Amino acid sequence: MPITKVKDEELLDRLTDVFRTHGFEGASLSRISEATGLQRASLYHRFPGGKEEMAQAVLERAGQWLGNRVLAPLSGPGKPADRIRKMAHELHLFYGGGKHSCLLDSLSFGFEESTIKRHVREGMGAWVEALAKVAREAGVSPKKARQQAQDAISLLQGGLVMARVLNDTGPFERTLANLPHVILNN
Amino acid sequence: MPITKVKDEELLDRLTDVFRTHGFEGASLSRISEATGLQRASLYHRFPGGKEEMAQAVLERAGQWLGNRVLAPLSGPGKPADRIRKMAHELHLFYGGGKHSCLLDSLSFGFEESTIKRHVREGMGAWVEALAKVAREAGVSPKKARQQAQDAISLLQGGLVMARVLNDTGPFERTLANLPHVILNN
DNA sequence: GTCTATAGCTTGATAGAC
DNA sequence: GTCTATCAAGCTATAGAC
Repeated sequence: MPITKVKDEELLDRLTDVFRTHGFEGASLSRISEATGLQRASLYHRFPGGKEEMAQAVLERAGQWLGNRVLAPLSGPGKPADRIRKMAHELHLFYGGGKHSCLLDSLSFGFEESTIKRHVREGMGAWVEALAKVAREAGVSPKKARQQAQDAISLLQGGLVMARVLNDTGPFERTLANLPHVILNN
Repeated sequence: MPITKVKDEELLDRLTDVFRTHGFEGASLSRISEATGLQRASLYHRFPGGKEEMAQAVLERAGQWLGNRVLAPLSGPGKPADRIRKMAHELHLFYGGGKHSCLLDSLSFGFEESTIKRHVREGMGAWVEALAKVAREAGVSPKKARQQAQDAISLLQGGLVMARVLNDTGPFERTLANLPHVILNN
């Protein structure tokens, strides 16, 4: 037996899957245990803070993905439309072509303010701001840039909801293809 | 003491609130009991099928609202743009200006196929189809009508997600105002 | 680092008095 | 129709062996 039964990366992958499929309250330790192949006690060894810490670790990693694969390319070199197409490709991969739900959706239910909700809010806020910045760089007015960035996020999030409900990833994928137009339209 | 402590309508109102705020798994009987003012046993007297039946009753009522306040006006008399504005007004009321989440979102987590998920799917499907029909009546090509209907639902659902996460109902309300353009654009 | 076993609480659901 | 009291099962979390 190896020192660790499941590597950190794969463990976080599976945790991510459970949380975005079932939400925080629906992600019971039984489901997590089954999905990861680790018993309860082993999970607590890795995450002494329990379920809350697992969710935070998942969000932290998603935040890194957002920074490295979305925000960085968006503020990198290249034509604005190309940067957005690059992001769309990363989103296509991350969301399994629309088959996976977004943590920003699944982990935002319940009204009590928490570290998790703050983390989710920061992620979405940074995303909107990065999109608006690209639009401004492409010559869109600040006000319109902000609105079009919001529209893009709405279309993406709503597209994922539709995919989950209707079992149809078409709208989400079409939104990915239209992102440059939605964000840069002048 | 009146025969019933809480009237059916108000009971369903409060149940709706709990389910769309916390999702199905997060809507514990403790929360439901607190929100409705009824003890567990009283809830089971009204809904012998338990939590599942409560959620179904909530969805059934939401389906009636959808039919009476959204689908009916959409297929009624009047100019297409006016019908859509009428719907937008009803949506504004139903979602508390964006402060309330949508049941189609909150009750669609978890992958196991269920009566609830089927109910949710039918609701969203009928909504998309009704919007596409209005667009076609306004002269939009069938293909474009379908896409613009999907975009409208995506924008609405995503706007509600954004509102919940960012605590900002602006994008949702702006989408409501833009609905005629989104759906009827030729 | 993983496991079995278990503690203690919360869950969904029921029985029976009023 | 509502309530108190209760149940078994599920939950999160912990102790301690290997």
